[in-house]
Amino acid sequence: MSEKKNYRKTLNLPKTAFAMKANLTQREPQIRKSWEKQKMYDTIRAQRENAPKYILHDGPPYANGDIHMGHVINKVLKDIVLKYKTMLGYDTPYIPGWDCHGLPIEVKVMAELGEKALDMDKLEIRKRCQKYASKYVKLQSKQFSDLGVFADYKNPYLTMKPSYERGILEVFAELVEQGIVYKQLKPIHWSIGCETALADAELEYKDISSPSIYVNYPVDADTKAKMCELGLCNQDEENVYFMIWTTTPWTLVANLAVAAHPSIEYTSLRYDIGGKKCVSIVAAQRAEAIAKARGLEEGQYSISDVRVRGEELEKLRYKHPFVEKNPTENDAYFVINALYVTVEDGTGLVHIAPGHGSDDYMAGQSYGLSIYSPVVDNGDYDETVPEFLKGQNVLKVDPVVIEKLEDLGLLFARKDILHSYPHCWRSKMPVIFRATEQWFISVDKKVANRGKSLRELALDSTSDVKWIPAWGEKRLRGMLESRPDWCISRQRVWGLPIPAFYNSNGDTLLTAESVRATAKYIGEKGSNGWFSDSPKEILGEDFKLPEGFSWDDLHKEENIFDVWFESGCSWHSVAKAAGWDVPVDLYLEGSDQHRGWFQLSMLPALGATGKPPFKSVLTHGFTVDAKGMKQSKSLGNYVNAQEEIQKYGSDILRLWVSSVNYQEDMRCNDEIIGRLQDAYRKIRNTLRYLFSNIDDFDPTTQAVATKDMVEIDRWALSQYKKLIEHVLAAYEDFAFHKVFSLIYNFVTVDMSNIYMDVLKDRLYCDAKESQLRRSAQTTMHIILDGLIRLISPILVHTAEEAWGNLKFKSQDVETVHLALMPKADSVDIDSSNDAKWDIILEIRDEALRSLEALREAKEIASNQEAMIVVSSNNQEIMEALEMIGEEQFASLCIISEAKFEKSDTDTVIKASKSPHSKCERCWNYLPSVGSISESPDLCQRCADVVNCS
RNA sequence: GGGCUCGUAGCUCAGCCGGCUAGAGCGUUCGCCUGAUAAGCGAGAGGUCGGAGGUUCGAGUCCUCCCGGGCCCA
Repeated sequence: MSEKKNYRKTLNLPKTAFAMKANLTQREPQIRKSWEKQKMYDTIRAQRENAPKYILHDGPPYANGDIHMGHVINKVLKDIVLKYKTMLGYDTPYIPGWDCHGLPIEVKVMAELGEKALDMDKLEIRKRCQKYASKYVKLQSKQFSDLGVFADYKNPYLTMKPSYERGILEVFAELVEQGIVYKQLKPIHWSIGCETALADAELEYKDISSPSIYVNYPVDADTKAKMCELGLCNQDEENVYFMIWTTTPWTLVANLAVAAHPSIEYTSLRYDIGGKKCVSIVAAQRAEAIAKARGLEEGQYSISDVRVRGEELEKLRYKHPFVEKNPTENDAYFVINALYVTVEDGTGLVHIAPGHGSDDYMAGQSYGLSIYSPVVDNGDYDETVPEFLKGQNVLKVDPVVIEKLEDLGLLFARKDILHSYPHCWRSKMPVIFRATEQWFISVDKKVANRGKSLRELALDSTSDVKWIPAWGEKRLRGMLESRPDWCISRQRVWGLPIPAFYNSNGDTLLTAESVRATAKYIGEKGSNGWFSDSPKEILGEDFKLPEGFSWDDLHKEENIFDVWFESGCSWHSVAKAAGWDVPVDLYLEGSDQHRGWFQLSMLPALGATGKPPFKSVLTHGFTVDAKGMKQSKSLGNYVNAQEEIQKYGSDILRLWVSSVNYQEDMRCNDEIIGRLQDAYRKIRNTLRYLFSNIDDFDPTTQAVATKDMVEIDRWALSQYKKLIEHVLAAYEDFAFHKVFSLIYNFVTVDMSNIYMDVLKDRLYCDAKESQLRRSAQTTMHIILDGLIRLISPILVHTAEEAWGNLKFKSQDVETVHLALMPKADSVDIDSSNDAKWDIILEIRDEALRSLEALREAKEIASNQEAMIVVSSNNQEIMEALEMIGEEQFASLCIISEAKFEKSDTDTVIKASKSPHSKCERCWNYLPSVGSISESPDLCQRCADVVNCS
């Protein structure tokens, strides 16, 4: 046997500098460094200087801690949107923001200071807070930038910057002018641990055990007479009570009324306590359950047949169980009617303490009750309470109250119940309701120059906004319909002061003019000045004080703004200030911001401008663990974003973000993210293959016109054209997981499984300069150039690397992120042959199956050892096959030969081992092998190639 | 407890207005190739569409209830 010749070097084997191994953790930082060097954000902005703007206004994350998966999702989604819009030709400024004021930072700083804090004044503490916030702004900037997110990191917006603060006050001045800002005593959530009012967002609900007690309130003589008339008791019965139920015994001292539902039926429950015969009025539906609560057996109690509606009880009076004298200025201790009373639990008679409950407050308001709250900041009772309670702390006093009631013989029953109760997010202590003086923005008062309340304006305008997903509108409306007035004051130091002044009479100076004067001052000096300078310095000497105020008798408000009000003004402080059109195009945040930033930006904007601040609002969900459960550090199912980024690289994290449907919960753990490496490798290898086979190709001189192409190249272009259409549509819909799956499927199926595999013979074995090979290269070049651009908003680093490797680019731009997206109609191909190709690919599938059978039978190893005969009576099939011909069909199946035969039976595909010899160069088994005398081991094509070169 | 929302193969997703034996890719199993090689190709297995009722000739798709998540609130 003659020795086999090595024809390897006569082939056009792939060659490229685009490495197979991504090495993302090393390569990405280099790419980012070069972006930084070229000031890529500024460069892109400059290139789009005169282009129409697309404004995505950043919501400010809190300047505290490392970034987590929530940040990754949020920032990557934003970056995908902006990179995509940039590639449509828009100018896309992106000013990143941070929420810098507020309790978490203050608490952290105070903890770090420890005892030292006691000797420091507010200003010193504030400076520490500022330093703390700045540190995390810097850290998070770096971490966002490391994700490949382009932004104006050098000029971020910080809610603690004087210019930003001025903006807040400008909006506030507007709201003051519209008459919707007011100050009032009102029960609010109060943190005893932090001695401050808390926002709804600062509450955490936890299950705790509380005493649940049934208490008898004795009726007075007049009431008893009335109740005898109603048939609820008899004259000779001495112990007649209204029975209430509560889980907060400490609030009983502040009780001012008992509420009954006007249409619920009440009756009398009779029983003995230690031989004392008692009659308690309760809701009829609850009577039996109440008796059981004391453990009374059948026969130990009786329920009257008499039924009296709650409205009949209105104004009936009782005696407070242990408060001798009404401590308030207004009448108290009588039955009122309230619609929120239920018979789900309790007695159907509700203890009302207007200073310590939201419902209580509202019910009390309509009956002229005082707002009595005998509790000081640290949770101790004040001097107005009975002796046995004075100085006690409300969180510890429940047993004392219960014991007292027991002594008085007024405690009917007690047990402990487990219920969900609000806690302070910082101190973790239970929160109480307590009435204090607070500043509010009214949602129900008419905004002066608009004739409608903020609530009405907001509800009217939700339909002007595009909500993505659409249910966001319903959700927000629900919240708007039920939200109370916005309590905007906090008793803390790290924040923007509420710019009010008082004289010694307690009169308040807060006008649009005074706020604007303060805004001007703070815009120059920053809010620290509020704590150091005098009212005169702040308002300015020229400021005309209203009547009743004088410079000598003026002191400053100590409360600061709720941070939500600060961030809620960013549309003014940032967007307006930057000269952008407001409403801006897009707000994009987690769905928790329906209640937070979206709503709380809408309200100030509507009050000040009459319009919502955004045209569209896109929300995403949250990460959950592999089982769909909430992630938390304590449960051990927490995914550390920094670790993942360091392990896999940013492009993998970005690819993961793009792969999931962010509108729902996103399951996430290391394994799920790690799996994206496979997808990444497939995409990368596809790019590499394309690169490696066009290395010798110059499209400017060697391109083949579409009409002269091989049919399968036209098929590839047609698939590519559809890809562009679908991908761009998906980007336009913000459906990035569709972008991902479209591209991934195109890469794996159309490219890798079919096209690139089929092409090998042509690319490797045909003559280097042959039109057949150039046809393939023309196609590959077009697809490569476009594919890089289509994927670039997601794989920002890899696309940039690939773009840099592209010798002949469709566009002369310094970064792929400045290139324009490919356009489907620029691909010169029509889809007229698509239907035929569907048939051809079906036949191919069947052919491959029959080849698999041949391989299983050990008749062949490689498909090239085989040939196939397709016989059919189906004209459609035969026409499709004829379109590409036998030779191309063979190459499509990567077999040596194919034959088509018309028959009178159904389609039959017969695979068999080729009778011919193997060409040692292209490894096909062809009749021509052996027939060429000078190259007996080659086929005709290979002999021609080898001998001509 | 309330509002909004989700629940289709191991994973990530399709499945429009109800209509063939519920699809794709990945992963997995088995096999092939060794001229994309820490690559590539092929074939196979995998789902009582969260559960139970109901409407319908027909339901993953519509309705009711239940179970289990998530966000927000109480």
